[in-house]
Amino acid sequence: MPTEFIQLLVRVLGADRDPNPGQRACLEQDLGVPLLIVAGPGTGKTTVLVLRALRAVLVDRVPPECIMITTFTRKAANEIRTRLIEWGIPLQDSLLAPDSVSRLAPDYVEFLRGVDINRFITGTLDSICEESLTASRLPNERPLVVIETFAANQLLARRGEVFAASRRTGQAFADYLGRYSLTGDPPTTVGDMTRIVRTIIDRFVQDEVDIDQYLAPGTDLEARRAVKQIFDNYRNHLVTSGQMDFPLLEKTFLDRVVARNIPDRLADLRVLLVDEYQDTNPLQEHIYLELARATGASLTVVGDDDQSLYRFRGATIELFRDFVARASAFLGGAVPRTLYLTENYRSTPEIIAFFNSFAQNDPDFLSARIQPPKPAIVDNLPSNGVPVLGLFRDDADELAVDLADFLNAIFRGGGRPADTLLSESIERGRAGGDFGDAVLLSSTVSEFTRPFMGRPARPRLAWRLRTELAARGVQCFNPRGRALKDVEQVALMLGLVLEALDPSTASEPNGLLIAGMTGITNVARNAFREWRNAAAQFLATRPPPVNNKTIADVLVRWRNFAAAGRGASNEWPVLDVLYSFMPWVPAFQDDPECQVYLEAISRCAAEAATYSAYRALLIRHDRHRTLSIQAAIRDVMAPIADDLVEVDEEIMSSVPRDRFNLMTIHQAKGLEFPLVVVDVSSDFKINSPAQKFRRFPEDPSSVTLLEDDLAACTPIGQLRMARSALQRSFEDIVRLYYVAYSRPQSVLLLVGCIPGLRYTTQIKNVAKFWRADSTWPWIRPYAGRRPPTLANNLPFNML
DNA sequence: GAACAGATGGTTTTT
DNA sequence: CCATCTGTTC
Repeated sequence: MPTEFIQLLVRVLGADRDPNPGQRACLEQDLGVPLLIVAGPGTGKTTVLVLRALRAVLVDRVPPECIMITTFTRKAANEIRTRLIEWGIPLQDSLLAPDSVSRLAPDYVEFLRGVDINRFITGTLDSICEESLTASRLPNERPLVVIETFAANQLLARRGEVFAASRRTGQAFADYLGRYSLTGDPPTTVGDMTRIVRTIIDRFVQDEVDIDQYLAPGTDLEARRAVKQIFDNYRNHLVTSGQMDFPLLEKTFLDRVVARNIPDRLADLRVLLVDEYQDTNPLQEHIYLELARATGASLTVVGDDDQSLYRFRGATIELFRDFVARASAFLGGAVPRTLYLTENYRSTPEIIAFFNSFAQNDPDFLSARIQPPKPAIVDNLPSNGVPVLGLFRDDADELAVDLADFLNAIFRGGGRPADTLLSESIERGRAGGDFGDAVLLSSTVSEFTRPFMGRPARPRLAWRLRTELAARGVQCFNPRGRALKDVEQVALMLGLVLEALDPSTASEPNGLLIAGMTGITNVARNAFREWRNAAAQFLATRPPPVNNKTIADVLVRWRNFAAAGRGASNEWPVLDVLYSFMPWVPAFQDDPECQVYLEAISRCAAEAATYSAYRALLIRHDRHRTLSIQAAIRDVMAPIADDLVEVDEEIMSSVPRDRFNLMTIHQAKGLEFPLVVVDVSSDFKINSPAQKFRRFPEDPSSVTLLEDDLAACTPIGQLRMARSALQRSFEDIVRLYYVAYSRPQSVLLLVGCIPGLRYTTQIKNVAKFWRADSTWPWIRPYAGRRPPTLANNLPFNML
């Protein structure tokens, strides 16, 4: 039967879907045995997962609604859903075609006719937990509300009573938290304390920490008790108010499965397929194994230990590495089978050789990989004559200019001609090749450094590149590059809203109502002032009327409402104020980045509608008008001004093809692009200790320290201790750049600053193949008395 | 090779 | 603001 399935694939979906021997083995493997597929980058692991799901339907006669496929990001989940339908429907149609039906068993035909390909259960684990818990809610139960990160942190600070805890426990509390802060310094503000408490209590849940043991050691006992108290306060508030954060959502789901009170949708689960298993944390592993045990579902997991990037969310490679033993111990029954996928169909041989050598570069990294190491990735595509490239300049300014020229030549000019470096030219794809085929990957997408000691924020490569490309008529897409509050159009829009509801006066430049409010941070007040300035400057240009209305008319209308309660309606959603100014800020309708910003502002207002006193409404009634405006400022405007609201660029189903994309390496996981630019050192001009953690850590990261300190009170803990916290900090950087280097299909370009390439440089950098023992294979012995200027063993060609 | 003056840069990732 | 880097000079 599996053989016929594979023949069917090729016949219906074409030779492209003809699986190679490795993929074939994964598809043929019986569902009765748990399966671990170890699959390197570009080897078609998602394809195999989707086809294995379809095999379960078409060969094993499992209805799609009994098959669950989870993955790690919503983007990847959409991809899986699309492929299931794109391939599943033609396969079903082909089997049900008249000439085929006559050759099939009648009961099989009947089964096939009942199959609805749309009913596979797919999504991220969180989305499936949320949907299935919601769907199985009893009529007398409250609706389930999953809260956003920023709302959750506000609740943690207030309901967890972080301030009270810090008062009670004093310096011991701050010192304990300081161990897990970025700087190692004790936090001073409630906000900073809350952020650190958040990482600790999330780990309680994700690592299934035994709280009694957490409180057992003699050291930091007082501080640990305080953390536990905050955790209890916060948890109780969430539970009594019917709200959940992400960890609680998963925990609640697990508890139901453990109690064998499985949500209806999943009660008849027969096949469970998990993508990106290397990023699973102990809680999630528990969910998958418990679900498989409870339902008897067939379990298949796919992953690549070298691409595990989410340690900070509790992910730990040991769960993947030891899957066979762990699943076997938990489930009993047949011992899981391990299969490998090593044939890469994504990248050119040059690129594959590069990332293979990167993975094998540091002998110390070997013991972080699964043993025996999986076979090296094998290339299958022909060379395109383009070696791995490097573009390094003295500073980010120069780099931005030359990189913009390089990209512009390819996507707007005649391409980069062949020369001594390139045996073939680099050109955009013949059919519709555009900037959307390229991406800049870096560890952060932030376009500015943080302002420091009164010094303004400095632009990074991303901002300089945005400017240089704009000068060449090309726009970027990087909505997360700046804080929402700092974006020009957002500042203008929100400034207009403030001026409409709470106009600045000579005596109160930040508005009369705001002046009378407490609980607004200075950061927020400053932002409000900036926004008002942006609005004032815009108004001073006397924008032309739109549809016979002037912007001043709109402003006056709202001011009349705010001051005197004049207006057509008894209540207005605060967003209506914003929408009334839209005609004068057309970017909010046309520009994809601004659409993302608008969604974030709207989402903030929607959140406020659930908890704010006036539910983000402006009330005309005299007794409530001022209070409702102040509530809107406090609960909608202030969170944006405090930079607590995160943008969600995934609301854009597709970014326009003429935009140049900037992404973090984390975001690029699972994606591929024809041309990938990896920023390896645009921020690193000197060996500054402040940035060592991003390139060559000398101290363990706060995440690995927390792993160490919880090792004794979590079942997974001891397994992690096989490697030191510092070793684990290193391997995280190796994996990060391994993911970056394995994204491109045709061209990989490394960019950075020259100082880190000098023969005698002190700027060690794991991305540039430095090993943990401080040796650097990019330098070779030299002849003569003086060392060469640049490293003399570069694995790429310099542009 | 030491000692000094002037330049340099500033803390990430997220369902 | 301060630790560290880079270049110059003896």
